[in-house]
Amino acid sequence: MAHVANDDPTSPVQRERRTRILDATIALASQGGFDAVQMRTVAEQADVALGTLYRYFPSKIHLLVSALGREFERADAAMADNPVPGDTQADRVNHVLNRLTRGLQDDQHLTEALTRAFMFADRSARQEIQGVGQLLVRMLTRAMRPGATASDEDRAIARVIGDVWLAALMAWVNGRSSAEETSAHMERAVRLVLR
Amino acid sequence: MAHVANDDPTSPVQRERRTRILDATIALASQGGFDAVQMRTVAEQADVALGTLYRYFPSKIHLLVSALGREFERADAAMADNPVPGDTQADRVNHVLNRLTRGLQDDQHLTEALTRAFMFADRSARQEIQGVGQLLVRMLTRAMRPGATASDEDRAIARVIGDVWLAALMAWVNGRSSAEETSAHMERAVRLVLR
DNA sequence: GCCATGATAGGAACACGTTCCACTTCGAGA
DNA sequence: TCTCGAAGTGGAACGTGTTCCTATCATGGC
Repeated sequence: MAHVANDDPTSPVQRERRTRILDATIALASQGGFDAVQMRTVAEQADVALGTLYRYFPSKIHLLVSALGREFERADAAMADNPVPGDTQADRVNHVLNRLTRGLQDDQHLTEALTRAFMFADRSARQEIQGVGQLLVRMLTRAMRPGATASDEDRAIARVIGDVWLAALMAWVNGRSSAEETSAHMERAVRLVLR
Repeated sequence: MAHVANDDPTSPVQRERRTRILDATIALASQGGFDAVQMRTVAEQADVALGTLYRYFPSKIHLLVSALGREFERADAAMADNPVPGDTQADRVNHVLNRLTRGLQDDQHLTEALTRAFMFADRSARQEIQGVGQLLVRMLTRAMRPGATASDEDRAIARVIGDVWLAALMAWVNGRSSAEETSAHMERAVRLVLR
């Protein structure tokens, strides 16, 4: 107990297990959405015992929100490399949102699984949810002020836009609005808030 | 089949059963939140067989979203009677939101149950969700333009505000923001959109 | 090399949403 | 009043998320 041999409590083997689990989650979600992500199936496909899966992710919701977090981290890293095109704040923010939206709308099942998990999550997944929210705000504020640090006001605006984006995504996933309506709604919201 | 004796397919007894079921749902939700609303318990408390409960509401989600709809209808009716106070659009909209928010924040368990059900709902509950969304938009547009009919632009703005409100409510329910932060975030969003 | 300890495997068991079935009750039309 | 179909009852059964238990395995310290 007193001797900590390693700062990082996870060994390479464990990191690789975690990756396998998240990969299996994404694959199953892409294939059949939220319902297809069954804990027994994830465990089997990741070649891991059910108990081990639960040791890594304490619930299905944690698992799916963590998967969403990994996807967002990838998107964030990809967008951090080259600057967002566009002349105005609204243009750049819309570009980021369109990129995120398109990436998701190409895979409706995956989107449905990740969105619903995010929406359904309760306090126990607070940390994971907060991580996803911060990534979203980070991507949006970077589009608003490339290269500069964002003010509190900027972050509040980004959060509003993120809220609307999530709601719009949910409406799309639930078949209440088409892809066109969704992006129109988003652009209108961005135009309203960023002016 | 050819003879329809009654426009309304539900008898008074059935309406009363439906009311009992929704009452039991609200009571259980107030008491212990989403998890406490168990279908067997609802059926028992409403003095109805489990199969009958499922005949009235095809899933727990439908049940809870319908309960939310009934609450919103009540709020809508209550607010339709006397005009919303406030000099500007933003003032009146904030008033409506505060009223809705306070009504919900007084009962955190109920809010958690209804919000999470609304968020988790899938396409099969599309109709119920849409009803709730329309009620929210109706309450907001009435605050924006008392006595007048709302334009498409008005409705789009109201929808944006409704989106942010739901997201803020979710953040509050999940313990990611305090009641004060929630209302501050809401007021800021309204100020951004309505100017 | 050997041991202690934590991680993993394998699988049974439990809870709750959901489905199904056999039977009963109710109410409208002949 | 009788009959018939729809609605309701009571309860068994099933699926999937979650928990738990025991045996096995791997690893770091002696």
